[in-house]
Amino acid sequence: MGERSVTIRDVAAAAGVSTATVSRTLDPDGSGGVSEKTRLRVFAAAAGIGYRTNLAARSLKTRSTRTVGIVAPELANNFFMDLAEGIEKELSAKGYTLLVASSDNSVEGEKKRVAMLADRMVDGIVVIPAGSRGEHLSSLHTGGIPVVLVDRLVEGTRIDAILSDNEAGARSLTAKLLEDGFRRIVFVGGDKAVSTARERMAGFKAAMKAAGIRLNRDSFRLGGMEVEDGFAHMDVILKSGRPPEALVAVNLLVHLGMERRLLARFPGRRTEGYMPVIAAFDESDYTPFLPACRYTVAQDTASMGKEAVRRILERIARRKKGGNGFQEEQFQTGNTEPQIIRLPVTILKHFQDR
Amino acid sequence: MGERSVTIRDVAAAAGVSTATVSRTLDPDGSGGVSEKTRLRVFAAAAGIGYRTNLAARSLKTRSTRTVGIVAPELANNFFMDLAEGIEKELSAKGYTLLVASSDNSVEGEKKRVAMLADRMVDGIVVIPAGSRGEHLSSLHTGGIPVVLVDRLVEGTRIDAILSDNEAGARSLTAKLLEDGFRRIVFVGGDKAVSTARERMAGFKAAMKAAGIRLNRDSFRLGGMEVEDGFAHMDVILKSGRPPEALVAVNLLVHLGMERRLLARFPGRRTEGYMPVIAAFDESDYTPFLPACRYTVAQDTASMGKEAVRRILERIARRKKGGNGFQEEQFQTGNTEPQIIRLPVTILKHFQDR
DNA sequence: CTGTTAGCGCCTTCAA
DNA sequence: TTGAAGGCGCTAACAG
Repeated sequence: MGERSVTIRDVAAAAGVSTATVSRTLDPDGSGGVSEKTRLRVFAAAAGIGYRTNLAARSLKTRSTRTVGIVAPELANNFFMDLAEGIEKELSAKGYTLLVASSDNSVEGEKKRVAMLADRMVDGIVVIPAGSRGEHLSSLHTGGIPVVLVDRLVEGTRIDAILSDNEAGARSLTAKLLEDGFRRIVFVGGDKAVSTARERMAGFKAAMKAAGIRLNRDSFRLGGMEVEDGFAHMDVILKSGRPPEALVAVNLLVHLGMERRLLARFPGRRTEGYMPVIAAFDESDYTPFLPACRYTVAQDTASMGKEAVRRILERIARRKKGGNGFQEEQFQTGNTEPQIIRLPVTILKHFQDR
Repeated sequence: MGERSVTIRDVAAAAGVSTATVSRTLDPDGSGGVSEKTRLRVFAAAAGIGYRTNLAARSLKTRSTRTVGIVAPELANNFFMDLAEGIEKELSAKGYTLLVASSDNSVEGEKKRVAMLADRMVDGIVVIPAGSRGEHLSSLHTGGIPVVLVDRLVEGTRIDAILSDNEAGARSLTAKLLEDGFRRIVFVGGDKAVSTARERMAGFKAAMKAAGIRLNRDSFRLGGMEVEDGFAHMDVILKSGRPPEALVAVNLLVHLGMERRLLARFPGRRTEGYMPVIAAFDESDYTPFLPACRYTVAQDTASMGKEAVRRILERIARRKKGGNGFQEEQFQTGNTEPQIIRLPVTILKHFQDR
């Protein structure tokens, strides 16, 4: 029905060679074993008749797609999409393409997306975990398709991960506030179930202790990683008797929520009255405009992406070469410590004069 | 090599039916023609042995993937990803999945991405055009795979498009400024090659004329749609003898650049001195914090996404049903006006008191 | 309602 | 270095 598509047979005919030769010539892995002369003939013929490889047919045969998937908690999030963009650039430089999917911030969604990607036979999956558990990832990984975690760790898995050095970041961030003379500093937001939150909290504690400051329950307003959480926390802080001088926000969203609550006090944008100083994780194009923001931790998304791609491609290659690589992979996965890479972060100062 | 996968044959064997029956049972289009009893048997068998459809094989046969692709100029852009997110939700509700690709802001990249999606046999493509020309889109569209444009129009195509009512938006936006008593208003940014820019400019003109205000060359600072462009334009404005009272920014990025330039005047965030009022296209989580921003035009990304999905799915369905739908499609594409949908926008007021 | 069968387009031994 | 041929797993006639 309709127009028949141009196949490898047509190319073979046009070039006066066999389909096998055409296949070898067009092999993306460049298997070689084709004379230069025929190569050229085949390419010319293919171009001449407008041949396009049928990827479905190729995948059916090879069980691979030269594709890696990424599942992010949400698409409309600059940090995640920065990452995705970096990854896609690296990948396409290596002849791979990226499939982007959203887990919609739920482990359930993550499961579904990951399954969908697996069904599509992606060669590997980069996951920015939505939750704190990840059995569904482990099973994939040991079951054959390489997985690498980015940004967050996950309980109960032994999977490679590329992370920021959250603890050191939080330590430096807090240290800056201390240098500036602030003492009553409160850490805001963060679920204990989330590795980044735990690590950042630990960094905060370490810095405070190093400065000889006693921490108590009031030093933390834990719970939540979303905008609303930051808003709610700031609300409580504003209503408390003796508000802190400075605050450390666990991430971009909580930070935004806090600033939003601060802004909500005013009909206009006047900012008289209590105005704390905020030091926050995550830099964006807009943090310079947030009135309370004095310091941010900028994560190196470009390097994270690069590293993630390196790792996943490595695994994919190993898998391919391994021939019957299954047992071998099992072995490796069983005995190798998962590689966890920590990337350094940068503290940025945002000028402000309140 | 390695473990053999579970196929439809295994399911057939386990359920004691033929592969054809299994295939029919599992048909996502629910072709029917299977008794309830066998249905259940097949499902049970499939689940029992952990069967997963091999999508590559299915696609090879059906030439369809239940997938639609979207190509956006960039991933790290809230407006585009808002759209993508909405589209993906609609789509997955209909049993389709979304493939996200980035054209990296170039027509060249757009061509490549679109070709890649076509090679992957996506059933349809949603394009947020990167440039002003789109022959590569037309050829796809008439060649068989449905395309729908979102956000922007493109020259030399007859393709359905879902757009915001840019002209009306710009008119209302400008009218607000006029109501507030501003007279010396300048329109900033916008390439004449880009449909949104042209339409917004037209709306601005219309509103100004309606208010009896004479426009001259100084009423526009055209050129560019990026952050740097906004920055540069604002730079010139600041250095000009008699700066305007209010500005209309053509989009989010130009707006951001303008605010950035304004901010750059100060070591801290003090904002004394000249401070224009800005009315800008595009609302985001952060616009409330931009100091010069008084009004924004919020586009209805949710509806745009919904509409885009409706349209593309419609086309896909028509194509399928059409049997030998090729000529018919040709006919339609040739004779039908492309459907252009304009969605209403909302003007938001951001309080500020400068 | 169900089964038989012939490919979809490609890759990959195996032999030449 | 090249060619011939047998599937990869699934669907869609066509029979029954």
